[in-house]
Amino acid sequence: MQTTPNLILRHAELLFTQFGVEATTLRQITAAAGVNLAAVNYHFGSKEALIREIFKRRLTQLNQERLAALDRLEKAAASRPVKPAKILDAFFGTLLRIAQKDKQGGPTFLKLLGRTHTEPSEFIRVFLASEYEEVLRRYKEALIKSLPDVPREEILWRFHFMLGATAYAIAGTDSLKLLAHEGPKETQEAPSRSKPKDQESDLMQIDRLLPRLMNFLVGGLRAPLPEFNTQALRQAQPRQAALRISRSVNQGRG
Amino acid sequence: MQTTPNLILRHAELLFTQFGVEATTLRQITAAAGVNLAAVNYHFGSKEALIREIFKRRLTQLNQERLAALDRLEKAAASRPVKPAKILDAFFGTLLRIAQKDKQGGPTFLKLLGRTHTEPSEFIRVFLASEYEEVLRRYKEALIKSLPDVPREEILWRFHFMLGATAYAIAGTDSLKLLAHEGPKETQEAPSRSKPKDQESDLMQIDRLLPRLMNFLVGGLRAPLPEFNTQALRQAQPRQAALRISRSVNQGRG
DNA sequence: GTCTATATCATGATAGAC
DNA sequence: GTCTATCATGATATAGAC
Repeated sequence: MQTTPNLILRHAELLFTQFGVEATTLRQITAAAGVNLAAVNYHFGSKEALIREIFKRRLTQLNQERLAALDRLEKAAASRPVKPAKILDAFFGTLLRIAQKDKQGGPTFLKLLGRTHTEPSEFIRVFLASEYEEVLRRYKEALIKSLPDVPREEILWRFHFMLGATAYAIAGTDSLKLLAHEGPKETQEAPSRSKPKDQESDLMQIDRLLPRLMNFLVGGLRAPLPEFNTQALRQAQPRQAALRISRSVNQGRG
Repeated sequence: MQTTPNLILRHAELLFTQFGVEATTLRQITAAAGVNLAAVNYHFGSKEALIREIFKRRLTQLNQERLAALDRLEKAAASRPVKPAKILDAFFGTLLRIAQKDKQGGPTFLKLLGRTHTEPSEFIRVFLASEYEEVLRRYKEALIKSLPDVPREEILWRFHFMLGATAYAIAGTDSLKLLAHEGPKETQEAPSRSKPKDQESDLMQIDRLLPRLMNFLVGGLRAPLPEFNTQALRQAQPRQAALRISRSVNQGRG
């Protein structure tokens, strides 16, 4: 459908990703979409409302699929706790798979979303907070159940780290490019083996990104706990607890 | 020193962190610093130049300390490879320790830096790229030497993920707060045990952040490799290589 | 070096003809 | 619904008195 609101939504998303929400002007958007300058205010009311609309469309779908995936896992596990790796796949895998499926603008929004997680703008932050509240609560609870011997605070931190690694993995391709370059102008190692049409396709192969990311995240989630946890537990209940923790964290679910 | 340029630098850094670089105006900065509106352009030339100056000050110091730390590690190890965990501590630990030491604005800049890594603004990105080029190259090489059996591409990706987890851990405190909340208005678990003066002090205890982050990062770096790596190697050289890889990744350096 | 005053321009939003 | 024209505002930057 090439209706005006849709044209605006599509091109706004693209420009927001490219230049940032603050820096993108209504004039840029309407020019790119080939519609009149007044159209944004007519159809959406304001720039803010347009922004909200863009995120709402994608996020409600994404988070509903996440909730559905978690429901399926919990149903399949009956009352037993779900494996951490499955929980992570339901949360982060759903994100990447949706972006991959919807070729039209999927990866674009993925990048925008990654950036927006560190957006300082007030209204965006309260909006995202409300949009994420339920999913985060449900997944947090699932992880806590899944790792009963890991202190709750540590789980929250690691969830936080995982969100960061994912957001940045998607948004900040700069550092990856920087890392990949041998140095300025060095041309060793067969410069053009694959088609250089899409600059990022070499590195950002999205079907390989997911397994790469998942292994990293699971490794981080199950890493040994920092010492102050085991120390605190040791003095509370003499020494058995600490062992249980490092086992459950290093080797699997509870 | 309360000189005008310093007043500007300090308050600009603060406001950039709070509202973002794009959204912060020269009027806000000069008003907060108690200097004249024209002072920024007089002392720095333009808003862009002011931004560059702020990042330059902090980043060159940070990255020089990082290089020095790596030099020390490599000298101490003679020609043997350095342990991955030590490399990570030299890179990410130096960042957090600098921020912690410099009470005056250290944590502020830390947050700003975390956000800036996903900044879409063109001139900031090319500036950051040049500023990081040497450190990233040196640390990349160190990690490659440190994990000789891990494919180079995987190391780059994991370095990328680690950068993300760290940047976000610092910048995006929102999701952490969201995760920490039990739900709206629930007040279980002794609401005010420590002084609530600094809203974030409870969660963002920076001395605990470092061990938490380090364990997570090391866990992620040493996680088992995704399957397509071992498969590729298996068909190239029959099966010994795959075992070597998962050992070196799961248990330690090469 | 610091100030006031202002130039110049781009922004988001709106009013009103079609 | 779509257009042109325009408004009010706030941005960066500068000129020139002190």
